[in-house]
Amino acid sequence: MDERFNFKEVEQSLAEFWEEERVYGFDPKSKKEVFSIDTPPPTISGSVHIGHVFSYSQADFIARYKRMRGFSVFYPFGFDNNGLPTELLVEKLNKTTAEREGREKFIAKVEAVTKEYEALYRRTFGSVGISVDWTLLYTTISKDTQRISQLSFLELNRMGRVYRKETPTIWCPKEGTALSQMELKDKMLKSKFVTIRFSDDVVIATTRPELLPACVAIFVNPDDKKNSTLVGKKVKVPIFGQEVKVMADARVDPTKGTGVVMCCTFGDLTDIEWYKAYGLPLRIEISEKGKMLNKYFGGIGIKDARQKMIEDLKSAGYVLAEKEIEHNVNVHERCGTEIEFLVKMQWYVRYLDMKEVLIEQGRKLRWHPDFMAVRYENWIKGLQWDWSISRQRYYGIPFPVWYCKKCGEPIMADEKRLPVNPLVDKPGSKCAKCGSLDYVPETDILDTWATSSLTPLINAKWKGGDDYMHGIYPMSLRPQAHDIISFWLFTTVVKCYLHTKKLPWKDALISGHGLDSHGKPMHKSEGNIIEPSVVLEKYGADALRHWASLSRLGDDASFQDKDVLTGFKFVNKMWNVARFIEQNKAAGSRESRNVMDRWIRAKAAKLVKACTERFDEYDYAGAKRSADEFFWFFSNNYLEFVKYRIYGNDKDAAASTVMGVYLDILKLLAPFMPYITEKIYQELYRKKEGSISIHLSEWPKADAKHADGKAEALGDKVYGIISQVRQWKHERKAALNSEIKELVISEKLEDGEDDIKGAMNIKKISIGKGEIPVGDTGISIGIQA
RNA sequence: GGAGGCAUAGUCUAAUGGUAGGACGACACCCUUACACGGUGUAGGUCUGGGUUCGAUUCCCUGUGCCUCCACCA
Repeated sequence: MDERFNFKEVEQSLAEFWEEERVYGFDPKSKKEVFSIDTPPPTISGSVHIGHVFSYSQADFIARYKRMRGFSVFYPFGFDNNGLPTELLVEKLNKTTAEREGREKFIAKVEAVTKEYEALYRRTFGSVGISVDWTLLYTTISKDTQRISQLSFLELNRMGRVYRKETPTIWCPKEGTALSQMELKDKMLKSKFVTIRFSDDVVIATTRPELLPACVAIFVNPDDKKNSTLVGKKVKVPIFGQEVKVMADARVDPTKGTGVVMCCTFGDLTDIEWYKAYGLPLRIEISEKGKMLNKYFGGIGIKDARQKMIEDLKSAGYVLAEKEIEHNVNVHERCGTEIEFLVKMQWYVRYLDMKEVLIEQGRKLRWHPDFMAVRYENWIKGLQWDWSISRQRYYGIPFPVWYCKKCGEPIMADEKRLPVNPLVDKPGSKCAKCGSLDYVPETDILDTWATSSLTPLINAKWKGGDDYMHGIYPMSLRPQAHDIISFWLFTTVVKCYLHTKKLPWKDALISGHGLDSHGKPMHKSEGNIIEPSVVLEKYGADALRHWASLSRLGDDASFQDKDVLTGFKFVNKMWNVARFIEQNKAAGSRESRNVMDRWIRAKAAKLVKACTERFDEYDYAGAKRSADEFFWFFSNNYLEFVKYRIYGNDKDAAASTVMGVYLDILKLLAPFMPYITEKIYQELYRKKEGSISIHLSEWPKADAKHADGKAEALGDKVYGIISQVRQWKHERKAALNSEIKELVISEKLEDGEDDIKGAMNIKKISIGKGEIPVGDTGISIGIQA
C-alpha cells in the first residue's frame, strides 16, 4: 500500500471499477426486497453547488446502507429539463429568446444545452460518489415522460379533475406566461404612493396610478365614520372619465392611505375578490407583454405609464400628495418581474375540494424529521386557488388537446397515440359535440410541476390506472429539501393519489440547506456559491461527504472548510491504520481470550447495534458520529495497547482482533466514505471476504457472543490506569514510551496487568496503595520512574 | 400578520432534569518501528427575562436574533 492515500487516483479508478462491475446496478429480476428511492431530478438551470452535494449525499448514505442491508436498491437519477428555468438558461447562453427562435428551433437549442449540462451534472454527482444506477436515468422532457404526463392529463380529464376556465390569472408580463402561486416570491421595491383627488370628497391614495383606466369601483370600510358617507356616490375617474360607484367593504383598511381605495381589474388579489363578489365590470388595460392597451398611453410599458400618469395628473392638478415608499411586491421568482393579473383561459386541476383527503395522506407518510409534516398541512390549509397547469411558453410538454374550430369543444388525444404534439399531429377524430373536422391546436404547455409530480410513476413506467411496476411503486423513500414540500412533495401526493389512490412513498427524508460559511443561503447573485470541484480537488470526495454527514437531518448546515479538513484527516488516519494492519498481518485468524481484545470486541458489538438502530431511523448523522468516535478511540487507544503483543509473542490473537474490528468499522463508515473504505477493503479484505465490493458486502451484525460485561469493565479499568500513566509521563515531559521502573496498583487486575505493562513500558507491577487516584474507579496508583 | 425550525467555548457542533462531549483554532509537551496530514495534555461554553422543580443548558412562557415557508403589500 502507498505511503499516502492518493484520493484523486483512487477516486478515478474506483469510479470506473464500480461502473464496470455495476455495483450500483438495479436488477429487476433480483429476489431481494426492493428499496426504491424517488431521487429529486435537479433543474437544469446552471451549475451544481455545494448545497446540492449536501442533500444528495444524505440520500446516498441511506441508499448505501440499505444496499448493505441486503435490499435491491432502485436508485435512479433524473433531470428536470422541461421548465422555464431551463428555457431562461438557454436564452441566456444563446443570447436569444424563445419567441424570436420559434418553437421548433428553440427546442433544438434547449436539447443541445441540456445534453451539455447533463454531462456536467453527471460528472459532479458521480465524482461525489452518489451511488445511483445511471442506466435508470430519466428526463422530464423525454418521449416516455411526455407520454406519462399527457396520459395523466387525460386520465384526470376523464375523472373530471381538470377544467378550463377564463379567470384572472397570475401573469408574468416579461415571460408572457401564466404562473402558479408557487412561482412567486417577495421583493422590496421603491414606489410612489400618490394621493389623487377624484372629486372634492373622494380622495384615494394608490401606488398604481397607471391603472386609473381600469378602475371599476371605489371602496371604503363600512365602519369608517370619516368616509362611510361617501357610499353610494358616483364619481368620475380623472382623465379617463368613466363613472364609478363608491361601495362599502370590510376588506378596506381605514387607516391606510386616505381610507378610500380604487378597485381596478386587476391590481391585486383583493381587486379580484371584489370583482367576483360584486359582479364588477371588466376593464383590461394591460397586454400579455406588459404594455398599456389604452390609446392614451400609446403602447408604452407599465412602469413608463406610471411615470407619465403621475406627471399628467400633477399638471392637471389632481395630485394632492406624493410619498416615496418601499413595499413588498410579488415578483416572478425566476426573472424578478412584478406580476400582474390577467384574465385568461387556463387549464386547472381541481383540488380545493380534496384538502381533507390530502391532509390524511400526509399523515400516513412517515416524515423525517417529523415536524416537517406541519409545513405540508399548513400549506394545504392555506390553499385558495385550484392548480393552474397551463403555461404560455414554448418548451415543455404540450397539452394533448385540440379545439373544435366550429364550436370550441376540446378534443382529447387518443391515449394509444401518446405522446402527441397537437401543433404537428392531428386529432384523428371529429368533434364529439358538433361533428366538425376542423380543429385548432392547444399551444400552451403543461406546468413543469404537472410533470415532475409524477416522478414515482415515471420511475415505475406507469401505463395508466394500476398498471405500473409493482415493487417499485409505491416507492420506499422520497428524499428532498424542505423548501419544496409545498411544491414537489405536495403535488406528487396529489397526482399519485388521484391516479393510484395510494401514497407514493412510505418515508420522506427532508434535508436542510447547505449554506455558505456565514450561514447565508448560496445565490449566484450574492456571489457566495461554493463549487464542489474546488473542494473535491483539495480534499477529495470522502472528506466532502464527511461534511454533509455532520448535520442532523433537516438542519441547515453552513459550509466550513475546517469540517472538510477534519474529514480529510480522518481519511488519512483510516489509511494509516490499514497500513499498520498490512504490515502486521496475522498468520492465521483465531478468537482471542485476551482481556483487551474481548474489551474492544464488546465495545464494537455495542457500536454496531447503535449504528444500525440509528440508520434504521434515518439518523445517519448519529450513526456516523458514533462510528467516528469509536474509530478514533480504537486507533489511539486499543491499537497502542496491543502493539506490544503484535511486536511480541501474541501476534496472531492481537492482529486478528484488530483486523476483525477494523472491518466492522470500515463497513459502518462505507455509506459515508465510499472511496477510502472500498480501497482498504480491496487491499486487505476482499480475498478473504469474497464480496467484490464493500458496498455489496453484508452489514455487520452485533454479535451476541462478543457481549462481555466482565471484560469490558476490566478493560475500562486498564484504560483508566493507562490514561493516568500517560498524564504522569506528560507532566514530566517524558515520551509516552519512556520506561517506568515500577507501578503500584491498589487492585488486582488479573491478566490486565500485562497489558498495562506492555502498553506503558513498565518493568514491574505490584499491588499496594498509591497516591494517584484513577478517575472514579476507586483505584489508586503509584509510579516510580 | 401567520406557521415551522434553530440559538451551547473564538468558530462549527453533540448530549443531557443532577459532573456539557467532540472538531478547528490557541497554548504546552512528546519526532513512541501506521500516521507530525500524528500523539498526549491544558485553557475556554449552555442568547434575555420569567415559570415549573430539591435541582434546568435540557420542560413551559416571554423577548431577541438567524433561517425557511405562507399571507398582506390600495
